[in-house]
Amino acid sequence: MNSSVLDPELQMPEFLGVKSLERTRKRKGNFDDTFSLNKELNQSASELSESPEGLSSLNPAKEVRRDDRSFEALMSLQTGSPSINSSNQAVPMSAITTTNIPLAADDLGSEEYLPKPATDAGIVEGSASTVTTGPLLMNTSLKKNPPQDTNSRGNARWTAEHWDYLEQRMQEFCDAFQMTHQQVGELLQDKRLHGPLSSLVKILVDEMPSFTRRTILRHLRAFYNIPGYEKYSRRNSSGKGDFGVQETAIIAQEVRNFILEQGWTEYQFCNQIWAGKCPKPIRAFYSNLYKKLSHRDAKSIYHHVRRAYNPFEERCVWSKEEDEELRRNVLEHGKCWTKIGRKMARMPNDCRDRWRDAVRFGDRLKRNAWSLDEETQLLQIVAELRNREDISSDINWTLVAQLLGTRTRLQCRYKFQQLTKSAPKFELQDNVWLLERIYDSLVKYGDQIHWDGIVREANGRWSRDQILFQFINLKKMIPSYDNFPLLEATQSAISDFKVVLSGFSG
DNA sequence: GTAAAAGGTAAGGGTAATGCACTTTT
DNA sequence: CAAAAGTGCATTACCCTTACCTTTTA
Repeated sequence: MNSSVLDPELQMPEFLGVKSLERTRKRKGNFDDTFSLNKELNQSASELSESPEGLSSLNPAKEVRRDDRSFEALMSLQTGSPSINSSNQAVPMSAITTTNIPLAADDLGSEEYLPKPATDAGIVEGSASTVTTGPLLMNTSLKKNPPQDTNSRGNARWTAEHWDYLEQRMQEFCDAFQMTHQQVGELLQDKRLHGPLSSLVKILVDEMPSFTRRTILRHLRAFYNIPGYEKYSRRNSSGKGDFGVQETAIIAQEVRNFILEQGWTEYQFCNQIWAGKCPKPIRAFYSNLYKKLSHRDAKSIYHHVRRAYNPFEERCVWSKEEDEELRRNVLEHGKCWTKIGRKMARMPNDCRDRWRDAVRFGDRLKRNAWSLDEETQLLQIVAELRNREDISSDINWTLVAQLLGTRTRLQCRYKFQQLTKSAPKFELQDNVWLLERIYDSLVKYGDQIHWDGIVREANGRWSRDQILFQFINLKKMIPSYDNFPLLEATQSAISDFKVVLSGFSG
C-alpha cells in the first residue's frame, strides 16, 4: 500500500486537486509545488501506514467531471463523439508532475514549437486606446477597500508544464474544430473572445485555479505571438534573470537523476541542501549542474536550486500569529534569518521579506492614498539621500521606507516614479492656473486641498501625482510658503507670477 | 601550507501576478 | 436588467544578484 502512495503517477492527480491541497496548505493548488507535495507524501507515508482510513481520505474516488464546461464536452460538441480516447489527448492538468516533464536536456536550443508568427498589430491590453469616456478620476481618490496585506491566492509561476499543457489543449482544440493555429491566432487578436474559443478559455481557467483568467489569457496570447504579449512568452535560457523553462527542466532532470543514484527522496534531498554544511554528494551535484548550465553564473544556479528545493512547509499567507512570532523572533535574535526560518518552518528569505515589507512597520503601514505631507517627506528623503556623498547614485528604497515609516520600499519607489514621471512642462501661466485652483479651494492647509477637482480640470494633461509634484516644487521655490498661511502665500505667489507674466507680454 | 574556488548568509534589488474598482460587453 | 469579461492602477508574492564572510579544494 505504501508503495502505491509513493508512486507519483498514481497519486499526483488526487493530490493536486485543489481541495485536497487546501487541507494542508494555505495556498491554493499550484502544481509547481510538486516537491512540496512529495514532502508531504514522504512525511505522511509513515503515519498513514498505521491509519488506513487516513489513507483513503487522501485518496478520494475519482470523479469524472461531466458538466458542459468540461473539455470533453466541448470537444464532442464539434466532433460528435468525445475525443477523450484520442491518442494525443492532453493529460489532465492535475495529473502533470515534475516526473513526466517531456523536455530533456538536449532540448535546449529548440524553439520551433510555436504555431506561427503573428503579424498584424492587435489590440494590446494596457494600450492607451480607452480614452472614450470622460476623465477617469476615481482611481486617484481614496480606495474604499485597500488590498489586504496578503493575497488569498498566492502567486503561482508559469512553468514548462503549463506551456506543454497549453500546447496540447490548443492542438486538441484545433483538431476538434478543424481550425488552424493561424486561425486561432487571429481570433486571439480580438480583445473579446467568442464561441468555442471562449468556452475553451473558461475551461482553462477552471483547470488552472492557481492563475487568474488574466494571466492565462496573457500566456495564451503570447503562445500565439500576439503583439504586445511578448513578455509573457516562453523564454529561452538567457543566462541572467529568471530561469527559463529549459533551465528549470534540466535542473529537475538532474535532481531526479541524483536522488535516484543516492536512493534519496526529494524531501531528503531538500533537507540535505539546507543542512547548513554541504555534504560531499551535494557538492558533486552542484559542480555537475554548473557544467550542464555553463551559460549561467554558478552562484545564480546555487541560489536558484536552494530556493526551488527547500524543505520548508509554508509559503505565501502569513497569519497574524505568525507575524507576531516573526516580530518576537527578530527582537530576540536579530536579523538571523536562517535561525528564524528554522524556528518558523519557512524559508529564511521569506522571513526577511515579510519583515522588511510588512511586519517591521506594524500598524503604521498605510495603504490608502498618500497625503501631501507624506509625499513631500518622501521627496525630501530621496533628495537628502542623493545628496549624501557616501551614498552612490542608486536610491536604497528600503532605507527610504525606513525613514518614512508609513510605507514599504515598493510603495515609496512606485510613488516616487509617479511623482517624477516626465510631464508636459508647466509654463508660467500653468503655474498661475494651478495656484489659482488651489486658492479657489479656500482651504487652510495643504492636506485639505481638493486635488481631484484640479486633476479633472487639468483634463488629462497632468496626472494627480505630477500636479502634486509641481505644487511641492513651487512651494520650495516660493519663500512665502514658509512664512504665511496657505491662502496668503498662494495669493502672493500668484501676483508674483503675474508680474513676471506681464513683464514678458509688455 | 597556500591561494583559489566554492559554500553559507544576509542585504540589495526588481518584476510577474494579483486585488480592487470601475467600464464594457454579452 | 444581471452577469461575465476587460482594464487601469497600486500592491503583493516571489524571485534574482551582490557583498562578505567561512570552508573546501587543488
